[in-house]
Amino acid sequence: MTNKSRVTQTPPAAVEDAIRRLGRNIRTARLRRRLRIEDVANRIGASRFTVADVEKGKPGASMAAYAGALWALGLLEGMSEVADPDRDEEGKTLESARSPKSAPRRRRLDNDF
Amino acid sequence: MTNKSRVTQTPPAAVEDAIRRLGRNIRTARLRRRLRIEDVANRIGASRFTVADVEKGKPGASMAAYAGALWALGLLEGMSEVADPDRDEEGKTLESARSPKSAPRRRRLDNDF
DNA sequence: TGTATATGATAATTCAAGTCAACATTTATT
DNA sequence: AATAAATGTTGACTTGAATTATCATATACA
Repeated sequence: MTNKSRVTQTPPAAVEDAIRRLGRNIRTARLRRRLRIEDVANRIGASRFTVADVEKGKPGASMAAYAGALWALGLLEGMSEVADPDRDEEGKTLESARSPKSAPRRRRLDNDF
Repeated sequence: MTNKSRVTQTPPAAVEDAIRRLGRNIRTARLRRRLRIEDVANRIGASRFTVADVEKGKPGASMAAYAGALWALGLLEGMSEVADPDRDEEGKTLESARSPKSAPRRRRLDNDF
């Protein structure tokens, strides 16, 4: 009922920090390339306000806005490596030689959350 | 007037692909960890539908939803490296030994876009 | 195979993401 | 210092993101 998730409203500090850092990085990359906020906005078909929100690290802004900004700056490749299964050592260790399409059934009361 | 940006509605193919790949990676990481969509959702304070959208690579979903999912899986660090100024060789080359806070002024007609 | 579980799909609802416009402020350059 | 450009700020408006609820389907495991 209470619309808008907790993640967007008040994200965990680590999440908030990570997004802000990404925004700053995008801003730095844009300035280095001597582009205006409006230039980036035009390239991806968004308003300058949205791109400004991205650079501010607004958690609620769409993934497309962030990815679009990265794309406009030629920095999209880096995103594909995030959570790359090949580099997810933790996950590889946990995996037990199969590729299930759904999580295993939990018996009631062993839900750890 | 025409609400919702073009990036979210019909993103460039590269952007769409990158987001979809990220979603798949998140899904893979979750399954490896034997977690349900709902587990991830609970941890970040979102509905299971939102997390499902993230795994589907929905461009319009919030950055917080994506980052939150990564965080819940212990994969957030990778995001901080995206567009890392230290690794942005292209940008470092372009930069000319100063740190401007706004893009340079453009005389009319040299707008290349 | 049976069955409980996980996930997908749909519809209705709510609120903020994204937009535009207008003005204020900061910044770069002459 | 002057000034024109880049960015910030505010407010109003519209649409879709995210929600709940319910039903359907797919999947894992005894």
